[in-house]
Amino acid sequence: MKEQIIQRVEEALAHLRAQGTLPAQPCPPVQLERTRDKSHGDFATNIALLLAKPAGMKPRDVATAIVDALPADAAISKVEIAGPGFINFFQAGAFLTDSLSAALADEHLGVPRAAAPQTVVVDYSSPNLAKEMHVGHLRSTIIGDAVARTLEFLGHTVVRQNHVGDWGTQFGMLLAYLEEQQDQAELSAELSDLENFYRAAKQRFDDSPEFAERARALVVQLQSGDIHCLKLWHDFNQVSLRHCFEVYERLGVSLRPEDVRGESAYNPDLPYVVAELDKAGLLTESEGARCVFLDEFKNKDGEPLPVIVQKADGGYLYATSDLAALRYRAQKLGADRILYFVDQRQALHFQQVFQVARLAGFVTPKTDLAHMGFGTMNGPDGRPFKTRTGGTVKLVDLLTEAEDRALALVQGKNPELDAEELFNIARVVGISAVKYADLSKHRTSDYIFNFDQMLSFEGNTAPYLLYAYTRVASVFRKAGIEPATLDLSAPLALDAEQEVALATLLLQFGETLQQVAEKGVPHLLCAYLYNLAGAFSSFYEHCPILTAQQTEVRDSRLHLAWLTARTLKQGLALLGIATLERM
RNA sequence: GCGCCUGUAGCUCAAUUGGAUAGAGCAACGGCCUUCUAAGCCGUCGGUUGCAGGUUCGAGCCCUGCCAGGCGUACCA
Repeated sequence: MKEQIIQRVEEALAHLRAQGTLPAQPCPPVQLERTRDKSHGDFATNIALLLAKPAGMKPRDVATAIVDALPADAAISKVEIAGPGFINFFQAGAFLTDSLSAALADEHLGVPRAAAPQTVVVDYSSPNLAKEMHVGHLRSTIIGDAVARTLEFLGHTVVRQNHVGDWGTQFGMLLAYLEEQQDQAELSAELSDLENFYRAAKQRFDDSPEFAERARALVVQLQSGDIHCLKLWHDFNQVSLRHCFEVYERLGVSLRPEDVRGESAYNPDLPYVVAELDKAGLLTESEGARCVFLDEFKNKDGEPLPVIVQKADGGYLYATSDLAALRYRAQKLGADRILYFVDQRQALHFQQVFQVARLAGFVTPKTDLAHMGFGTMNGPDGRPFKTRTGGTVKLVDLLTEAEDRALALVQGKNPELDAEELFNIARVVGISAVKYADLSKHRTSDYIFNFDQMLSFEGNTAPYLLYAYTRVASVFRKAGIEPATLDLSAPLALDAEQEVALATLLLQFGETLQQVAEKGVPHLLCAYLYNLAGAFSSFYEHCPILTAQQTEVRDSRLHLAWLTARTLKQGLALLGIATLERM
């Protein structure tokens, strides 16, 4: 619809240019927006305001000229000029009902697939395997997952990359400790809680010089490919990854083992990366380290800031492995676009790495590289989320608390449910509340984590959306109607304002997903679903479905309800959130 | 020091990237259940968008200068 109106306006502009009413120079692209206020129609463009000055005309005169030159279109019922010179478009009722029927009959809910599908590499989650996943990993994991799912739904090829931290000096310490533990039973018990294991290893490292020495030796052995070391390292990582996948499983995150490609995978590439930088003439030696200096970045003394790719002792850094990863993703994975869902604090790092990768030719000039940074999750005091004693909060503990709180709430509201269903509902409500609370905030801003708020049934929360979905499910259950048996070709009748509002919103699913995919901001999808659920609740209160007088009205409303349910379910699925038939 | 980000209702968050009267939820107050789940709906109240200038038809958004906070800034990731 949007494209169609833009097309018509372009035609009018071309006509006016040919006529000499408007100057022949190219004009800015026509922007068409959904209006916030229904009295301004369904769509509005400000093009007349933009063209007034170059044309030497009053904005409203330009608008009038455009409207007069506008070709007829059955989808547009009315065009008005308003305010300083906005052109408002009202869509025809028939267009609305036709589009709805098309969406109803479409598995894909009327959402068009990308005309030019891309291969998009999405780098997300990427925990450090030396420790257990903590709350700091939540945002990357679920935001990245939601965007990956959305891109896939829109027809792109998504390659997930879980760039886990499985390499580095802290592994020497862990392996030394692993090696020391003779008692297998005790070992597996300790490994079941990686956080304790890490702490214990760190303790040994700090207390015993011999242990520290052994740890450092193991790092060297590991890097030189010692078999014994590699086995210890591999075993440790397997245990740690198992922890990660338990969390992914609970969270409903779509990452699979084959998506894991950790830092160590790029180890063999690192010397070549440095060699290629050298060949490209980008390398400078400074204070013993090999660096790339970029003019646009300065350090604290106003001197050029280096991107260090090889330390004075010969070791490599995370910039090096990120460069290797970029090269691999662009060249081996054939990425058109690479998205990094990594903490906002690494913004400078990514700017540098992207710049170096371009200069070195690791990626093509048109490879779209984007750091999708995000803010921090804070506690009630506005400071980074910590336990009462100041420690980091393990992700599993957070999820367990969410489920426990959800269980208490659901039990209170609906005590007659049997235990199995009760637990299932509590699980879905608890997990989705945590995920949704995060996803519904703008990616780049910090936010305050609050259990009571996210588990509330009021406002922009997961429980509210889940409840809206169960209301639709309940209608069909009550009526004994199997949605699959609905005659989707039956005509729709939209009379009540709540019906029109709901229908209009239902048709905006695709454009919402488009924006989520472009900007990597799932909160727009959340806002959309919240509006949709609200529009449905309003419709539900004001427009009786099953008890409607005429069968045409009843059928029409059932269709609206059915498309609402499917859209809610699909939208939540793209956020990685399951739905419930009852709660 | 330099760079990046943030500052919106008492609280938690939005605002279609420069559009029309800055919107939701919570909290407060008031209505609506013999009728599809009231875990809901409808309404009232609440604002000098940190401050001061500027740009233009039009600024929460862009520019300049302040104020307050956060983060980053050479061998950790």
